[in-house]
Amino acid sequence: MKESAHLKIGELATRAGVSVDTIRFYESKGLLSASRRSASGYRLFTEEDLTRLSFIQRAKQVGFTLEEIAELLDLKTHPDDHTCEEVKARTQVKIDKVSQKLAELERIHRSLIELHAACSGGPESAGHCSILQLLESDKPL
Amino acid sequence: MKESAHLKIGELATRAGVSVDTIRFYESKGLLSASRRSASGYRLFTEEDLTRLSFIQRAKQVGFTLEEIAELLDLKTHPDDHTCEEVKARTQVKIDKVSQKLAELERIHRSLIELHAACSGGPESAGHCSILQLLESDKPL
DNA sequence: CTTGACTCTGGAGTTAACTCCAGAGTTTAT
DNA sequence: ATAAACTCTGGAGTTAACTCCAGAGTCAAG
Repeated sequence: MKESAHLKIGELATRAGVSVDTIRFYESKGLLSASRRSASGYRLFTEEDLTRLSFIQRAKQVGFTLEEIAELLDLKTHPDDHTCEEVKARTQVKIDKVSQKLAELERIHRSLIELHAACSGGPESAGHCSILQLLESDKPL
Repeated sequence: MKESAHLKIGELATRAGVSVDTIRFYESKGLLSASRRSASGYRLFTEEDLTRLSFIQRAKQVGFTLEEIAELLDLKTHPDDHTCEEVKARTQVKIDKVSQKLAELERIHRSLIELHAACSGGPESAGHCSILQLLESDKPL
């Protein structure tokens, strides 16, 4: 097993591609917390925090709020505080939400693909192809 | 061809499930615009604006900003201002972005499904199942 | 042992996306 | 024909998610 040294906030920020302010902000919101502090009070993070940060970035990208992300992460952070029953119920709620987002994204994806295909790509006006026409013809809203 | 009566802002808002303020706000941002005004200056919308509004809602849900949504809608609003070439290039950029979001969502979806399945659902502690464990074991970040 | 880069806390400032007035005109139901 | 409900504009206020700053302590290199 490899022993990863603790990371200071600047190193974690660089590796995760976020600012140190963002990390402190996430900490204040309970999305993240330094496993320990150095003698002089510096936050010390682990590789797991890096995973956590990239999860946060990805979840944000697909439209989750920090509060929702905190709920997702909480399933890990304090697993002993929850029963399996509760986790199962809460994950189901999230699964439904993600499924809905997936359906919406797939619909937008299809429309864009169709629009892309409908367009000849030539130098003429694009007056004949449009997203909304496709969305409109796609009855099931 | 069916002739749909014009909608006043309140009717449009109710049918789209948003507030009248939101509609005026979207108008100010160029995402929407009343096709015409009544003699007394009331905005008059059409069924198409309803489609437009629900497109905006769905795109927002999956993490697009209003600015990005405006770009998408612009492909329709002023199609004659763009060449097919340009539309093809711009849709490709959006398709790539949507594809990336889809991949991220699918990954989160899989993790949640696994977490849900791993959990017995009983009244015992859920200490043994967690999202991050699944994300971590899922090497390809 | 000092200088520059890094970290700390607490708080103010910013941007996006609304949301809520106020004051005035308009439409509709009774 | 008048009150209730709706609309208008312009502008202020709110929330989420940062971002920046001041003043002070810490660490690493020369």
